[in-house]
Amino acid sequence: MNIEVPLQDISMDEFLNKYEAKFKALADKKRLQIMNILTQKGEMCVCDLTPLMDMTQSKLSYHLKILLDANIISKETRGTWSYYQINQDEINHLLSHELCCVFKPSCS
Amino acid sequence: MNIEVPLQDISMDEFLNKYEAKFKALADKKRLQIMNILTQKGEMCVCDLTPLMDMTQSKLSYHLKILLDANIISKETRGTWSYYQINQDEINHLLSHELCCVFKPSCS
DNA sequence: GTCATAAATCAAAAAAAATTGATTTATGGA
DNA sequence: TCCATAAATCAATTTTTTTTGATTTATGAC
Repeated sequence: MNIEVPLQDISMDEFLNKYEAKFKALADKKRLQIMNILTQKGEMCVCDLTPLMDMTQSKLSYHLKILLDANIISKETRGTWSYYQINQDEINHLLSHELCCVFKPSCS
Repeated sequence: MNIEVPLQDISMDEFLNKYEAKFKALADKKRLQIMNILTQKGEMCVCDLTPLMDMTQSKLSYHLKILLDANIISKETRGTWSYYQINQDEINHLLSHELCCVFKPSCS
């Protein structure tokens, strides 16, 4: 009852799953806008991001979670506030150098 | 009745629209798989891609069109056949060097 | 012309993702 | 403790995307 699949294919399958999730996270204008703001302003809390993005808090939390789950941004909670920022390493491994300054902070 | 918007914001808006469309095209496992096959095999027609992808012709055409509309692949029709290939320039401007060989053909 | 094949398109159904408004959880201050 | 604020989560709805199967268009062979 064993179904054999070459190792190569399994790892390619996992690879594709991983990148599908990352590109899905990037595939939304509002999320790209969030990333652009975080790129420009650095660390921000949800309450400061809400008026800038002009969306309800629950909607913003939803989109932040998608970016967070894809490891594109990271979160640090201090007190009642959650501070989000771009996960620079991840973005550098994913996007071309041309996307510097728009979605990639402090790149030369 | 004129609503003035700073030029900066208009171009950022267009920029975000453009990249949203490109990342949407990448945000699907089957389409990433198509890209991987085209990366490895170079130019391919739909009829040769169909058995490799194990999908119906209409479904494959649908996904190819999404990649084509996003300028990620290009098409050349010869006779009754349509040959598709990765649009290398586009991919180089979009993705990091790390994605070489998986989604980016003939990169050093 | 007819026939066979290649590929695109269409409309309906199904599935997935986003939005909404309400609720919950958590922290800190009075 | 009670209250206010921050942020996450939930369930229902809406919107978007994908899938399906059929149809259409186009090309070349006979």
